[in-house]
Amino acid sequence: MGNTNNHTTSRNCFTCQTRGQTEWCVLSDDELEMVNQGKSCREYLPGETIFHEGDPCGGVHCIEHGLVGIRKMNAGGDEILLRLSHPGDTMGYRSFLGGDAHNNSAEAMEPSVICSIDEATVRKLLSMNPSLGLRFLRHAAEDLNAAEEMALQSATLPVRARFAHLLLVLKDRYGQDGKNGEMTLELPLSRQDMAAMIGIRPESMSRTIRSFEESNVAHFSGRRVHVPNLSGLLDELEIPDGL
Amino acid sequence: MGNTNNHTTSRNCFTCQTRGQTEWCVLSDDELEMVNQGKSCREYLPGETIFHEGDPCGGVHCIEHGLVGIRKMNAGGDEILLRLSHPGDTMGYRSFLGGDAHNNSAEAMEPSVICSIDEATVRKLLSMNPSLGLRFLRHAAEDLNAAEEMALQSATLPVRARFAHLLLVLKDRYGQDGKNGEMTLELPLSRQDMAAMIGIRPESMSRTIRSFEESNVAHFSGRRVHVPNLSGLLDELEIPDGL
DNA sequence: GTCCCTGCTTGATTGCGGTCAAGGTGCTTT
DNA sequence: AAAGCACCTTGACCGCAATCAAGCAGGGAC
Repeated sequence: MGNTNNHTTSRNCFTCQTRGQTEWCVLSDDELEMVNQGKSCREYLPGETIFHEGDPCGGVHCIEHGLVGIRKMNAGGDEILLRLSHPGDTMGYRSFLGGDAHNNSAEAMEPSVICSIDEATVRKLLSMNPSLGLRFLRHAAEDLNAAEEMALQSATLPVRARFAHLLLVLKDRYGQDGKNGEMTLELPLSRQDMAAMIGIRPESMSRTIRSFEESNVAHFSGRRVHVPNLSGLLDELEIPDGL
Repeated sequence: MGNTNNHTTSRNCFTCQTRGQTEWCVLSDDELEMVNQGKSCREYLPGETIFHEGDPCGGVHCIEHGLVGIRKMNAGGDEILLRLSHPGDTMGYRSFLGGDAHNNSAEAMEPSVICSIDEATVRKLLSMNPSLGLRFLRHAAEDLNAAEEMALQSATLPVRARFAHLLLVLKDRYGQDGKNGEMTLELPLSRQDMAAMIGIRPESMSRTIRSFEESNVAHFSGRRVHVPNLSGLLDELEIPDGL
């Protein structure tokens, strides 16, 4: 805020704040310079689409700043929000590797700066520096974990439990612990996006929130969530009756 | 059948029939010889567990022969069948890379021969031959695709559509096309395993099957499925009313 | 100001799939 | 042959979440 705006400006990878946390941190200075040359950066406003499901995939996209939602929809038009991607995350590397079209879409959820690195450059880097591939592999492994966990949950747990789980996951990045198990969240998501994350309708999200209010599990005002006692949330995960 | 049985015999990677289709096909002869030394093989009977969720992960497992189901269960004891793994597939590479415990379990669904390759050998190979890592990366990418697809479906589609989709997926490997859109499947799965693949109860699977019979979408006898017309199956995918 | 639009909430109703309970079938064991 | 045991099917019932419909709250355009 209060800063000058850069549109389509060329950013510098060497001074990129997220560099230490990304897969690209394994690159040498020479290699990083290649990225610098081969990339193009752009700003996106909330709601703008970075790539669509089905688009040809001509490279990978690295988030310098902001927040991006990865969405996927089925033939009937129903959409779910698969995950959130943060500064330092690289998107689209998977379709890129398989040579496929994108199989999900990416949309800016906050004002974001995205650097796109073209295909030739990435291929060259992958062959030059094997560590880069291993870094991507580890990243893919984590995503796979999360996706399988999600599949399990939406198949077996009721909505209350799934929502409690979501809040606990979001806590890692957006939560702030208080004393005595208190916790406060400042979410980057609208209600309907939360609904899309656990695969339910906005109406059901609304009812679940009210239900959490009534049982004093969590209190919601706007995008701020207050959890009086973490153990209350944890209890929700184990509802499916005493095994 | 009618063959001699090998228990814990040492198999030879050079003559392994699946070699051409695996990630290991990128290895040189010297490297393959390392695998040969560093591995140990075992037979498993149907129902036997190869590794459990939570087990420490001391290497990777390669399927030489047979069929393996990858399962995952939640705290309440509900279990889903995430995917089937076939000869040539390597299992457990993901937990291996992250240094985590296994986060799902693997169980033989047919008599199977599994070769386990110890940690030190795999790490050495990964650093010697960068292509190996990229192969695993591509494999992970495919699994991720499937997992996200599954998450989307179980969140948005009714049981009939999910089951139809499952049959269509199984068609690729177990189906045989006839004339006029006819199709026959010889499934390797029990009904309850099919139920576990789409995250429903056996009773619901039973009812869905009957419903398919009644509407002449597919006919089931034991593990054999006959589909009189593929388009009937395809129609099921688009139920969620005309958008 | 009014209008419109999007996001959110609430209520009434429905129906899908889970649960519980009771058989049936085929295979192995003894 | 009888018993035991998976696996599967069927019926009756119920509850959760989707659906349909209406209304509210906030924000921007004009």
